[in-house]
Amino acid sequence: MGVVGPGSIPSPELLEEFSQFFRLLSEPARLQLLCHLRQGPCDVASLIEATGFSQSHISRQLSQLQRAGLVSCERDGVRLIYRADAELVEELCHLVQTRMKQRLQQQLDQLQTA
Amino acid sequence: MGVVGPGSIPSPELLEEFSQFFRLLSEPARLQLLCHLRQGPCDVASLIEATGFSQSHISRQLSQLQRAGLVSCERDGVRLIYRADAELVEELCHLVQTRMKQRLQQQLDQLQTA
DNA sequence: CCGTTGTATGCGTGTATGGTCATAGGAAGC
DNA sequence: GCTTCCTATGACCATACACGCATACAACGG
Repeated sequence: MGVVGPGSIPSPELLEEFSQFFRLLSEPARLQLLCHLRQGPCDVASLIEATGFSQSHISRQLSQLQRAGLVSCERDGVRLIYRADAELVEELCHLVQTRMKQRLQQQLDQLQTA
Repeated sequence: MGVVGPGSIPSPELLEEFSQFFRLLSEPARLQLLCHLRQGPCDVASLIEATGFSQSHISRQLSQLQRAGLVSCERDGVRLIYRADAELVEELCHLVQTRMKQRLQQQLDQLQTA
């Protein structure tokens, strides 16, 4: 197990890519947008109304998510309809949530033991 | 389309917690520390030497990771031995890596088609 | 074409935080 | 006790970036 060579440490470039990806998810606004889009394709106006953010802000966040391949969009006349591409995000959140539950349960157990 | 109730959108508090967790992983330095610790328990001096960061910086990052339950430490005489608790992080990185490969492959395919 | 509507972007600001230096806290050995 | 080693923390600066305002750009309808 732990006797692994130093080669198993990712290169700085890979670390950078991972961290950039996680950074995308480190902003509540972006997670919120992803959650809304998860429920189905949605136009920008609805996202603005749902989140209360300014149009410019929404636009920027969506373009970041798009560059990362987490959302995509298509035109419907004048409007842009965005769609979440990633069940990946759900898996990630599910993992984190499971982890959080575990930790809270552990803390509960410790309190009850003490 | 996504005829799902609005109830499936996480509460702001939960979104905040998720984002805080991802934020921890959004810093190459912290990911690097986690990767080193993944190879086995390690004292602080080794981490300093391996990463080149200052002692105070290492200390702060480790305490953040510890508060989140991603690492833990025990004393060995004067020194502190840190250990990574999380196979979770590996799963997360594995998911992200898989995703990145998929995207790169897609882009390759598109280039070859065109 | 020209106005209208919807989206992207340049700019400014405030805040959060990565990173360092200096220093304080704390455990082991004399 | 004092000293020495290791770690944590307060003060500080630089930078990144979230967020809004104003505006420029793109696409449709008259």
